[in-house]
Parts: sequence; C-alpha cells; structure tokens
Amino acid sequence: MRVTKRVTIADIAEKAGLSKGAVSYALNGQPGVSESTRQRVLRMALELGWHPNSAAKALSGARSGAFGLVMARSPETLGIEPFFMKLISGMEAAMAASQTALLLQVVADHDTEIATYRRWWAERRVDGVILIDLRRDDRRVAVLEELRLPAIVVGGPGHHGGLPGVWIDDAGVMVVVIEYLAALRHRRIARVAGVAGMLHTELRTQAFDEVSARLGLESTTVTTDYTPDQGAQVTRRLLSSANPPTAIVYDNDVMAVAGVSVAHEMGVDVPGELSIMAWDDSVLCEIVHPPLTAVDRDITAYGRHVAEHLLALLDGQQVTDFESQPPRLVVRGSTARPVNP
Amino acid sequence: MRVTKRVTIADIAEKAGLSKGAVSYALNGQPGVSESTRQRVLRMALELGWHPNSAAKALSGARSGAFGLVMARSPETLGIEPFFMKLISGMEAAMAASQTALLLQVVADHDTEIATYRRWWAERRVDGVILIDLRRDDRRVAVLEELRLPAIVVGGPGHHGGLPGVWIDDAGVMVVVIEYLAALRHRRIARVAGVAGMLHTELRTQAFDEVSARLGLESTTVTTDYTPDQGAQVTRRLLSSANPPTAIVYDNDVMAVAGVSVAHEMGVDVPGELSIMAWDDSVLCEIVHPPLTAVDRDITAYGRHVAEHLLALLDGQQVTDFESQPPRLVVRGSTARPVNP
DNA sequence: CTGAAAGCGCTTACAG
DNA sequence: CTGAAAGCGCTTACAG
Repeated sequence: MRVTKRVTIADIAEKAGLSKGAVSYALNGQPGVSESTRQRVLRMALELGWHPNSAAKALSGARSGAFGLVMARSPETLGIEPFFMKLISGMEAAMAASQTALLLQVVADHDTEIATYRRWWAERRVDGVILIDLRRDDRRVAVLEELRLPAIVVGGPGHHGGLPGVWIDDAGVMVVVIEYLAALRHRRIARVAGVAGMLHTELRTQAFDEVSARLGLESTTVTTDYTPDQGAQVTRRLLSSANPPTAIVYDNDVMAVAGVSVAHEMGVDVPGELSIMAWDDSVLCEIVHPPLTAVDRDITAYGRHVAEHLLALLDGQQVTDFESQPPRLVVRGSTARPVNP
Repeated sequence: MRVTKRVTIADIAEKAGLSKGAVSYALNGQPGVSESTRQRVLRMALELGWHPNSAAKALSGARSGAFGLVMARSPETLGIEPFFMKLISGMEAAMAASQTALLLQVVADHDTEIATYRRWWAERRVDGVILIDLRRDDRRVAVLEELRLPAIVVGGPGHHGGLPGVWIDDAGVMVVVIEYLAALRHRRIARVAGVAGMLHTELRTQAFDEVSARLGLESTTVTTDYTPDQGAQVTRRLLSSANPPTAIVYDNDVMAVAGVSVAHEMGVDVPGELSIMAWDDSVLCEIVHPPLTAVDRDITAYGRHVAEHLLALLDGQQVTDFESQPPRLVVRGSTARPVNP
C-alpha cells in the first residue's frame, strides 16, 4: 500500500457520501451514526490508510496525544543508570495502546525544567507530564499544580503535594537488606548513597539509620553523584579507616562494581572481609566477580504503572497514590558472614 | 508571573491594536510590519507569556516542531549502553535552540518501527526522523524515502540510499587498534562483536579482518547480543580453546568488563596473559581493575551533528553525508605485551 | 506597511 | 440518525 498523499476525513466523507461530521462521529465511536455506517467508515479509513492529523485533533480541543518527560541531569550521569531507559520502555508499553507519544527533553537544571513545563503548557504540547527525581520541597510540584498540568510523580511516598505519586517501597527493602546483613553478623555497615537531596536517597538513608540504630549497628552514609568514580573514591576512604566496615551497600550497580574493584586493588577479600550489595540489580551485577547480591526492582512494571495512572488521570478517573511492586533481595556471591566481624 | 490562561495572538492583537495577521508577521520576523511595531509586539508577547500553540502552528502548514526517534530494541538491551542516552542528550543540545522537541518511541521490531513512521507521517507528528541501528539492505530506508519524510541516518558510510548519513569512522580506528596490539606482539586476536547484521558491526568486522590479514594475525570474530552475559560466555569459550587469543577486543564496555571477570575466574592474568580492549570508553572502563584500554567516541558531539543536519535539511539546505569526529584510542592498564605471545 | 479573509483538518453543538 | 456550520489558533496570499 503506497501512500504518498495524506488522507483526511474529507476524503473519507466524499467516498462514503457522508458529511465530515458524520465521519468524525463514526471514527470516534460517538453516537450519531448507525452501526452499519460506522463499520463502513472504519473500513474505508483503514483502506485509505487514514490517521488523524494530530495537530488538527489537538487544535479542535482534543488531546495532543503526548506525554512529556524532562530529565534534569548532566549528560555524564544520564547514561550511567539503565533505570530511565527501563522506565521509559515500560511507559511506552502502556502508552502504545492509546496511541500516546512520549516527548523527551534533557535539560541542565530545574529552572530550565520548569520553563519547559510552562512552554509545553502554553504550546499545548503535552496532555500530561511525568515528574522524576523528586526532592523534598520540590519547586516543580507547585508549578505543575499552578498550571493544572496533569502529572504523575515517580517517587514518594509523600512530598508531591496534590499530585498523585507512583512509588516503590525502598525503605521496606532497606530493612530487609540490613537485617539480613546483621544476621550474617555484620556490625559495621556503610552505605554509599546517590545524590543528596533526592527524596529516594533520603528515604533510603532514613530507613538505613533507623534499622541500624534498632539493631545497634555502627552505620555511616556517604552521598555521591552516582558515578563509579566517586563510588571508588568513597570505597577507598571507607576501607582505609581505622575500623573499616565489613559490608557496604551501594545505591547503584556501577558504584558497587567500582567498590569490588577497589577491594581487589587493596587486597581486601570479597566477601570474606567485605560484603558488597548493589541497589538495582542488572546484568552487570551478574557478571562481575564475585557476582553481586542486589536489590531487584521491576522498573519496566514501574514505568507501566506510571503511564497507566497518567492515562487514567486524563480519563477523568480518580487517581490516588499507588505502590508499585516491592523490590526483592537477590543473594549472590558478594555477601557472606565476615571472617573478622 | 502567574499564567493560568493561555494567551493567543488574538490577545496580543487586541492589546496592540493590530490585526492577528500583523501580529503573526511581527512574531515570525516576516516583512509586512515596521520595525517599531515588531519590537512592540515582541515585547508584549514576552510580557503576556505567549507561546505559539503548537497544534495551530502545525495545522496551518508550518512545522510540527518535533523530531522522531524510534528505538527497536528489547527492554533488556536498551539500558545496557549509555550510547543512546548520550546521543539523545547531544541532539537536544542542538534542538533546544530551535525549540524542537524529541518524540521517542520504543518498539519491538522493524515492522512496528515502520508502522510508526507511517503513522507519524500521516498524523504530521514529526518534521523528520533519526534512523539508528542501520543494517545492510535496511527496509526502513526505502519507507522513509517513499514517504519523503526528512531523515538523517546515524551510521554508515553507505547503505542508506538517498538519505544523508552522519557517521563515525569505526573502521579507521579499528586499524589503529589492531596495529597497536600487533606492535605489542599479539599474534592471536579475537573480537567479541555486537549484533550481527548491524552495519557498524559489519564495518568493524571487515576492517578487523582486513588489517589482521595484512599483518598476518590469527583473528576470529564472534557476534553477540551486547549483553555482558553473552560477553562472558564467549570469553569463556575463547579462553578454553587450544590456542587462546592473547588479546580480545569487545564491542562495548559491559562485555569487556564481563571479559575481565571471566579472566579472573579462570586465573588468566590481565594484561600479562590476556589484553582486553573495549569499544566506547565509559566511566565503567576507568574503574574496573585493571582499568580498560578503550576506544573513545564523542557521542554527545555525534548527536549534536545529527540534529544539526536534520535541522539544516528541513531548512531546505543541501545536506550531504558528514563524518563526525574520529574516535581515539585511550590506553590504560588492560593492554600490554603478552608474556607468552 | 496594514487589515480582512480563507484555510489547515479536525470536533462538536445545533438544526433538521 | 444526518448535514451544515462554527470554531480551535495559527499562517499566508490578497487587497488596500
């Protein structure tokens, strides 16, 4: 089927001997046409290779048919984590069904991100947005509320104002992780965290502190920018201290791998002298030596839930906060009872 | 500046005491209004927080203001390589200046990708597209030509029909890499390649074969799906052969890291018994032990060039194939003269 | 240099 | 159940 000229409803109307209005009703499942007419119109549309002109559709009051996602990250740290690609691919799975496109913008900071939201709103570019990398007292939330731009926040629980959030229980699995390490007789546990100020970083730290205190562990948290470089440097410092930890929990896989490298470099045996754990399991965790014990989150499902909730929101449904599937602990060779606790 | 109602050119026209047409001319830098009027209109538009309604603009014949990018990859392999995130962030740098958005779609295969192009074309969703993961005799090229959808191909040189390509000279740097390894006295070199059928994989393999033949080396290439899992398996097989290679060149960083792990696991010293090289340098290459010698490509610049060329194409300029900056070899601790060549 | 008007391709009240 | 018409917010010939 060679299509070289765009087909409009006028073409269909002419061919069907109907008015454009009738064709529109038929195509959109609106009342106003008989079932037989509707079927005839739908068949013709398919034959002619008709697709609605998205601009015309959007201009006449319907949706733009697009969601927006702004990533305020530096190009350096963007590629590091597979998280976003998985999230996006999960979202698209849900969006494909409703013919919704994803508009992606990479910016440097929150100011530009907010300017993007204002522009998208004024341009009527998107029907809704996905907010990621939530912080405490996040300015972006108020802007989206002010614009009444439908939005779903990836993260929480809490700190996203009146916007519905879809979240994963990181705090809960942190308790599981630390209790497991404590059961292995670890008494000094360090946490190499992600970016300070991000809500998910803080929620994990808080849970880490609480469970450590409850179990009477010596615990310390260091924040980083997620790069393996900082992961390596922090690990070197931790292992050089007078009383080095016997277990380190990293906030992503590449830092954990960096940690393993530093242990090798310093002659520290993993897991004999040092247990290592990574957040967000990945193929990388499976192939390093030893393979890493990790927290596994179903990020594709997470993305799917996010998109589904935004679609429901646009559908006028009542949307409340939603907890995506809880993470699980995958135990591999990088964690063990310490030789010298 | 609280903006809660969208401003249109009618608002500006009324406030300025002009017709909508005059306002449009003023805003778009068209002749037909005096310079002083233009300035006044521009000032008002800024004050009122006006942005053109993208649907109206697109519908009245102008551009949609969006580029499309389809990624036909499985969710599993999507997150593995930082390549695409870097490419996208480079593209956006160039697109931001011209207020162009990026439409991203993740699909399973070329059929769905082609259907997406046809739909985008019919919907007038995008002004042009970026074609990635080029193959020999790529069906997608003919479809884009048929639709006359402006497109830039990421890859080549060659095999992209009449569409302009932006490429990086992988073959050239492959020669540099192998000559370097040969100069170190390596005689048996293996290559763990990416997906068979991708043009860049084949061009690298071809260059690898040619230079190996010229230098009289024993060379072998194995293709993979880019996952560290396959990287590890292939490495295990190579190192188990009767005459194992003394150097292995990997097509991405995660497979190279997997290779290092397998070497450790099998007690093979890197770089004493085995030299390891990765394509596409990354933070990961820097932090493993030993740090990896790697081919470094400026992917952000690559993305910027791609977007610039698509913008030029839409601008009606004559656009020809373009070679982005050549890669360079970054030598680190994973390559050395072999102990037993 | 400026204004009035048609048109892009849809949707949606409003009559019949 | 169907048709004629207005309108979404722009752009762009066409008169003046």
